[in-house]
Amino acid sequence: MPDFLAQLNPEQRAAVTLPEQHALILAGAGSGKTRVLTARIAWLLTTSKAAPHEIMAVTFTNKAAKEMRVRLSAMLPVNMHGMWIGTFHGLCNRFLRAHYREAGLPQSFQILDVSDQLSIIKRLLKSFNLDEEKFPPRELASFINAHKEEGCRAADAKAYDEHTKKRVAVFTEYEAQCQREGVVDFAELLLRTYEVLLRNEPLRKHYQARFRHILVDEFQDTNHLQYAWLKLLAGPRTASPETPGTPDSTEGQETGAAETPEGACLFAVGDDDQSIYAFRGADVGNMRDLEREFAIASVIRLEQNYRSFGNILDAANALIKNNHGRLGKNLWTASGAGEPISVLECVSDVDEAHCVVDEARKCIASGVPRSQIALLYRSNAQSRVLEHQLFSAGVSYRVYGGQRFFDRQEIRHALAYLRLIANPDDDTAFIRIVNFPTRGIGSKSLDALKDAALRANSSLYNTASSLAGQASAAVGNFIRLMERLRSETRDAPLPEAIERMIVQSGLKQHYLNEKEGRERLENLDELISAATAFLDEATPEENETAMDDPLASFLAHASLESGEHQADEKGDAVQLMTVHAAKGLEFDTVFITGLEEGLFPHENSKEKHEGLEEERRLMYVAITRARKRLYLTTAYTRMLHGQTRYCMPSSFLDEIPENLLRKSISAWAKTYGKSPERWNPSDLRPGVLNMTSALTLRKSKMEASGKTAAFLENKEVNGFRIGQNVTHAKFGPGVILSAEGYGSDARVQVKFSQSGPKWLSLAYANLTPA
DNA sequence: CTGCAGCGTTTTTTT
DNA sequence: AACGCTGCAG
Repeated sequence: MPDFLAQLNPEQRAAVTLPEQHALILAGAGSGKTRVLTARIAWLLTTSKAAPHEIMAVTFTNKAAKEMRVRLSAMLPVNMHGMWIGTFHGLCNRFLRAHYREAGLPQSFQILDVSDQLSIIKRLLKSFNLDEEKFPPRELASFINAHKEEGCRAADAKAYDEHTKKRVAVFTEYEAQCQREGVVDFAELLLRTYEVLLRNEPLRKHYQARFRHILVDEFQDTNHLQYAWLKLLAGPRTASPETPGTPDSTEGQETGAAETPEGACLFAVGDDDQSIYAFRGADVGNMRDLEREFAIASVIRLEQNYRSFGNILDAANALIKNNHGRLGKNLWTASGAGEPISVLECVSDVDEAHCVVDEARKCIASGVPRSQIALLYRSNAQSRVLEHQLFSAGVSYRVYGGQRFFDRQEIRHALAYLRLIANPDDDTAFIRIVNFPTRGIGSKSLDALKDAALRANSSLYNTASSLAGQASAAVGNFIRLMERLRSETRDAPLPEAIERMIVQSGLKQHYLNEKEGRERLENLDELISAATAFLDEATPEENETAMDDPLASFLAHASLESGEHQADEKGDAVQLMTVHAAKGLEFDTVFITGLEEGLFPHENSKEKHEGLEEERRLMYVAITRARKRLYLTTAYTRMLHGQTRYCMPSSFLDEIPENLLRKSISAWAKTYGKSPERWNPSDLRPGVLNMTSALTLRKSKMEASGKTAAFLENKEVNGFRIGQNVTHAKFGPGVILSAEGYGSDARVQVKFSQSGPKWLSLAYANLTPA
C-alpha cells in the first residue's frame, strides 16, 4: 500500500478508494478533508484510473488550490501540467481565455472588481437619471450579482413593480456596457462559461469527455450557478441542461439511465455545519440536491477529529445540535478531554482586551508560540481595542483581513493605467485615471466627452483620440501620454513597463509630493516586484496565456488573486482575524471575543430564522479552530459606532454544557462589581466611561428574563416604555421606538411626528408622557 | 478645477 | 471613531 493510503483511517481510505462513481464526503472540522481530496487524486493517478489531464479539482480560494498542488506534488512525482486545479473563477477565466471567441469576448478582456462594478453602476444611474438614494449602488450590485448567480440574465429577470423594472433596466444597460468595454465581473466569469458550455455542443462534449473526475472542495459553499456548472461538466447522466434553479422534470428518469461514456465523476467534499457564506449566495441545499440528483447511495462521513481535545469538540457538538435540518455528524477524538473551556466576563471591551492580552502573555510565557495564538472576533471593528492593548503590552501581532494589497488606492490607479494600455475600451479605467494625478480635466470636460462617446457609440478613449483637435488641450495631452505609454511598454519586459508607467503617468511625482505618500510609493515598488514574481512563478493555467500576453494575464492575476499578496508571514506574532477569515485554519490557543447578544450572534442576522443558524455555524467554526485551549470572552459594555452599548452575554454561551466550562469574572468586574457604591471616577479604566451603568446592567440582567438591550419591551424604565406617546418641549409629540442603556444612562429613540426619529438621553431630554 | 468641510454610514467576504 | 462621499467656496 502506498504511503498516502497507509496513513489514512478506515473512513478516509474508504473515501479515497471509492470506485469511479459520484461521491459526497461529509467531512467534519479537522477530519482531514484536504488530505482525502489530495489522496483521492493520487490514488486515481497511481492506479491509472485517470491521467492528469482528465482531472479537475475546484476550490474557492487560491490558498486552498495552492495547498492542494503543494501536497499533491509532495505525495508523488506527478506532472501537474494538464491537470486543472484552481478556483471556480480561476478555471473559468482559463476557459474563457482559451475560448474568448466562442464567448464573444475580446482576447484581452479584463476582470472587473467590486469597486469597478460599483463605479459602472453609478455612471449608469446618472445616465438613467435615477436617484442614488432610491437605488443604492451597492444594492443594485448585489441585485445584479444575485441574478447572475442564479443563472439569470437581465432579459430573464422578473419585475412586477416599477422600482424593480427600473433596476432591471439598469441591469440590462450594465450588461451592454460591460460588453462594450470588454470587461467581465466575477459572476460573469462563471455565467459566461456556463452559457458557452450550455450552447456550444461541440465544446461541451469536448470538456465532458475530457474531464473524467471532478473534485470539489468546500462544496457547502457553492451557489446555484456553480452547482449548475458542475452538473453540466459532469455530463449527460446528470440533470439535463436547464437554467439553474429551474426544476428539472426529466431528471428522475435520466438519473437512473445507463452509464454514458461521457461525463465525469463528481467527488464533492463539504461540511454543512461550516456553511457560513449564505449571505453571498451559497446554498447548503446543494448538498442535499447533489445527494439526490447524482443518486449517491451512501454519504461517507469523516467524524474523527485530529485537531482538538474532547472538551472543545463536545462544546462544538452541543452547540451545533441546536441547528435544524443538518445532515448529521458527531465529531469525536482519540485524544483526551483536555482542559475545560475558559469563559471570562469583563466589564467593557477595553477590560476584555486587557484580560485577553494578559492571558495570551501567560500562554506565551509558558511556551506557546505567538503564531499559535489566535484572537477571533465577529466584525473587523473589534480588532482595534485588541490591537491597542497588544501594542501597549509590546506583544507582536498580525491582523488579517482589512484592505488587500491590490485594493489599495495607489495600486488600483496603477492597475487602471495598465488596463487602459491593454484595452482602450475600458471606460472604467479611463475615468479612474483621466484626471489622476490631476491634470485639469474636470467634470465639465468629462461630461462633454461622455456625451460625444454616447453619440459616437464608442468608448471614451477612442472618442477622445478621434476628437484630437476639438477636445480640450488637457484631454489631448492625456491621450498622447497614453499613446506614448502604450508604445513604450509594448516590448518592454513587464516589470520595466510598469516602472515606466509609474514615472510617466505622474503617479510617482504625485505621491512624492503627498505627506503620507511614502508608504504608497513603497507599495508601487511592491507592484513591480509582484510582476517579477508573477513571471517567475505563474501557475500552470496562467502560464498558458502569460506567454502571448503578459500584461493581460498579470492583470487577470491581480484581479483573481488579490488576497495572496498579504499572506507573507513576518515573524512570530499573535494572529488577529474575523471568524470568517479563520475558517480552514487551526491554532493551539484560541480566544473568541465579543460573545454578546447582538454582536455574536449579530443583530442583523436575527431577523431571519436562518440567520441565527448561520451565526451558530459561525460559532461552530470558531470553536473548532482550537487545538488545545479555548477562551470565550464577553463584556458588559462595548464601544460601537462611537457610542457605549450595553450588552447581554451571547445566547451561544448558554448552549455549551456547564460541565465543559470554567467560568470566571475579570478582576475589574469582581472588585467593583460587588460594591458599586464604592466606585469613583479614578477607579475607572481608560475607555470605560460609565462603569456604574455597566453594573446597573448586571442587576437588570438578573431581573430581566428576555435577552438583548431592548429591556423596555414589557416593563417601564424611569416611567417610560416602548410604544408610549410622549411630548418633547422642542420637537413636539412623538412615540418611543426603542431604548438602550440603564438608569441615568438610558436613552430612547423617539419618532417625532414633525422631525422624524431621534435618540435622546432620558436624563436630559425631559420627556413628558402624552 | 481644486480643495475642504460637513454628513451619513457602519457584518461577515472570495473571486 | 473613522472613512468615504457630496456639496460648496475659492
